Amino acid sequence: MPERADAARNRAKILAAADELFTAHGAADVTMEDIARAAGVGRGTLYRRYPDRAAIAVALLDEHERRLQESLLRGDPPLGPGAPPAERLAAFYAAMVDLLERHAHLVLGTEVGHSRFTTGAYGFWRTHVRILASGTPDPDVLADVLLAPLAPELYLHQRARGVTPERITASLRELAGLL
Amino acid sequence: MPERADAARNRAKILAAADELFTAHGAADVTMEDIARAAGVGRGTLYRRYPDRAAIAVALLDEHERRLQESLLRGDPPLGPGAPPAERLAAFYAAMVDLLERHAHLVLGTEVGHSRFTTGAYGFWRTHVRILASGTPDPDVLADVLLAPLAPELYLHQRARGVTPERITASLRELAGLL
DNA sequence: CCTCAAGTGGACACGATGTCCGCTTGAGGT
DNA sequence: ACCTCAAGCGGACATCGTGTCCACTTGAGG
Repeated sequence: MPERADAARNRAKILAAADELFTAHGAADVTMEDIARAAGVGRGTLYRRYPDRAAIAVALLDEHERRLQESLLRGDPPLGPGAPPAERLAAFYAAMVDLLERHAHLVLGTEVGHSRFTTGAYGFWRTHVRILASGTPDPDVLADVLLAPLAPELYLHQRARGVTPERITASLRELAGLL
Repeated sequence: MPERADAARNRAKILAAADELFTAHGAADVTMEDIARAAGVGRGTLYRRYPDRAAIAVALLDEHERRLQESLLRGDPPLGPGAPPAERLAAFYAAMVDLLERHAHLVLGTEVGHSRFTTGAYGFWRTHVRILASGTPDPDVLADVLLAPLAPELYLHQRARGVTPERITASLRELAGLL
């Protein structure tokens, strides 16, 4: 059965309000009640759909991640198939830095506990990198290692220290080149 | 002026109780009140010394970290000075995996927010790795990148997936060898 | 033994979480 | 157009953890 009209309307209001609040104050400082109030719905309505902040952040990230995933699977090289692994990895890193620069606060919002690793998106990134690293002794573990520098906490810390996205991308390209 | 006798006694009780609770239940599930009760002191006494869980975890980690730091500065090669950078990095990785295997729950306890990067210990590790990486274009940023795979959340996630410490160490050695 | 500052501990106020249940509303059937 | 009823709604509530505050206790030097 399809979603009821009022339910759909409320979901849109919730996501819009959450996006705004996350951007304005950072995900950690926004309470469920803030979101409910800003969206003009009750707490019960909010909890019905999203059990916690992480679920909302995941929903918001969904479309951006999907777009990048699409590019990785079917886009032009070097992001998409066709280029040598090291170049594809470098391109992936650059795209992820771009994503982090625009949405790190959201990614951070998904990180209640260690939930980042259980996200579908993380699984996708790992599968991708594991394939690129298939020439190494233990690609499965190396994939996690190669993804670690993209942790949003680290990214925000580096940015706060005054490191530019360009320098981060360059260092990651360096790393990819070693592969 | 020296610490009063009762104060010293209570600090020891607090650290012992916290260590036990962290090990038994994981740092995240232990409340300040749990610790106070287990230590047989009041909440006020606990807060007087340690403003939050992170401070307690840091205090508990202190001695282990100091020992490794000492080895890095003055120990025998390849951990200490004298060996080629790539080998020293590999040895450092191995030592850190060992530390994580024994105390990851504590390290995780220090991670209230993104506080890990502002710890004195993290600064030490970064300085160490930056020096080892001084042959590269941007050692300052690469140091953060090379330390990222040691994030305790990642380590615990890998272990939970059934990955052995040996495989993790091996992959990190691989990474160090590329340097 | 006396003094007083350091130390103690529990009561308190606050804020966030997640649940529960009576009310409202949309949509399909007649 | 109306009826019905389940899906959806929303706010009150109970619970829990945090951090502060202050009256009381205790240890150590004079």
